[in-house]
Amino acid sequence: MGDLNSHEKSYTKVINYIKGLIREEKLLIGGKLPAERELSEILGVSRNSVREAIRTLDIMGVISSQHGAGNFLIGNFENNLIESLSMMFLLNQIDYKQISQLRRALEMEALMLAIDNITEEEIQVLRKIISQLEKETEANNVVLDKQMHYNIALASKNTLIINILQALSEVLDKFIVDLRREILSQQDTRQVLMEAHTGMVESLILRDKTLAYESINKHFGVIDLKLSQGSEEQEKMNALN
Amino acid sequence: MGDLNSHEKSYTKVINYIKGLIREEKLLIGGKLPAERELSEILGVSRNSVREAIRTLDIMGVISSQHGAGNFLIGNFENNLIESLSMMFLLNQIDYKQISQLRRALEMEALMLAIDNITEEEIQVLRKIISQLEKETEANNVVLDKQMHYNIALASKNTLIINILQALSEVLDKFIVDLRREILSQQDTRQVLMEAHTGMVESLILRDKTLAYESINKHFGVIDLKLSQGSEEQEKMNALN
DNA sequence: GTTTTAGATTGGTACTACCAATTTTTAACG
DNA sequence: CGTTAAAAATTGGTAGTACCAATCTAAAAC
Repeated sequence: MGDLNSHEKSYTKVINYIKGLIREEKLLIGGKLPAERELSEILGVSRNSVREAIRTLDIMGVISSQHGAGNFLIGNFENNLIESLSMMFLLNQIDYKQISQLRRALEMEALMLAIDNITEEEIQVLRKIISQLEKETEANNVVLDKQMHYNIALASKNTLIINILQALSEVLDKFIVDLRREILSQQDTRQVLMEAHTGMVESLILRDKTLAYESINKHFGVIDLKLSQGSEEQEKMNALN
Repeated sequence: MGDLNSHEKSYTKVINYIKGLIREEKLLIGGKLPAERELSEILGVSRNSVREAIRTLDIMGVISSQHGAGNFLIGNFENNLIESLSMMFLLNQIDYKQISQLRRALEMEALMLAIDNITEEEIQVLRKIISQLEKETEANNVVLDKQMHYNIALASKNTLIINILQALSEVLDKFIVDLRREILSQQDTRQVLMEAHTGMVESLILRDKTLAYESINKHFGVIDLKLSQGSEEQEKMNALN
């Protein structure tokens, strides 16, 4: 009767072939894919179709195309997440509030996991950041703030959560720089955030999940409040490229 | 001097153009994109490049290509998430435990948000599911189980979290069907899960976040336990296509 | 042995041609 | 006039060829 799967699109065939190479460990991370012309010949499809497949894997963060050198297997899913989130913004399918809620969920879990998995060295790093944060007055807080959150995420040892949090951080950077600055500049909110941050680190030191829970909620309570005030910052999302 | 941005790849130009159409609301969800040959002419790039761009937007879930009809703007990011997660599995960058932890984070947040946002009708639906779940003995539990989690997610009103949870559910379906069945088949664990489920719904009825917290932890405590026992189910991920 | 240079390899882009699914238009019919 | 059927135009899917540009490899020059 012939091939029932004849409706499989060409570029899908290419992607599946590459997945096969990965599964059979003929292609390892860092490794080079067969040349486009070669794939074209092997699979009996046009180079067009090969390139469409390559491009999607590229965007997904699976491979990296290097002009003149070749296509290489990597594994950077962060850019993909960032692009997807940006698109969701653009299509008005999500807003700050939803992202903030997602972030709270992940920060909460990361902190809980970190309590179980953090090392002494990692705690020392956080202690240093907190003490610097206490000295700072305003500007550089953004950097230190991000460092602290990132280091807590790292201590969770969950790369999936780490990746998503990083992506969220970058998307937020793109769209709400002003809002972030505003939040950090106000004296009263800065105070609460500082307490929350201190509580988070303290919860890691004491392995206290109740304190962790409260600190995260305190942290995002402030942000949610500011979000609902500065409501229509939605406009600023149009700054993306 | 010429064009300093001459290094912008062609397919990027196309994607940016389409983003522009969306931003300027010349292209709405459900709307049809300019034909590929038309885009090719407008932007002065080859149809190849246009198609590479279209394909990536397709994979990202931004557009849907329909042979003979056209390319249409949609907004299904779920497939993209599923594909990305599958790829992460394939590249051994994540494992069940990490996914399970991510899921707990989102289920927790979803439940908390649902407590604030759930309607009476939604509560009735969950009540019905729970009562059915109590009657069932084994097999169909999987369906009801998923329905319950999905309906709680819906009640959160956060589409981002809903999407990710759906994606996680599908990925888990692909890779750990056996494990899921195993968990649900054992009498003792079924008992604990049933208590957890009841607790979750109860927390919604009573608007009790403490009960919510405990119920989610009870729920995933069982799963984590089984995960660490049936440890090397990792193999089964190779069942993907 | 090192540097330079020339060739080969490989991704990036364009153009043309044709197939396949769908839509639109036209024609035929009642 | 309305309905149905057939033909034409539109549009995505695929193939093939050609050439450019970046990189790598190997030969040649020093």
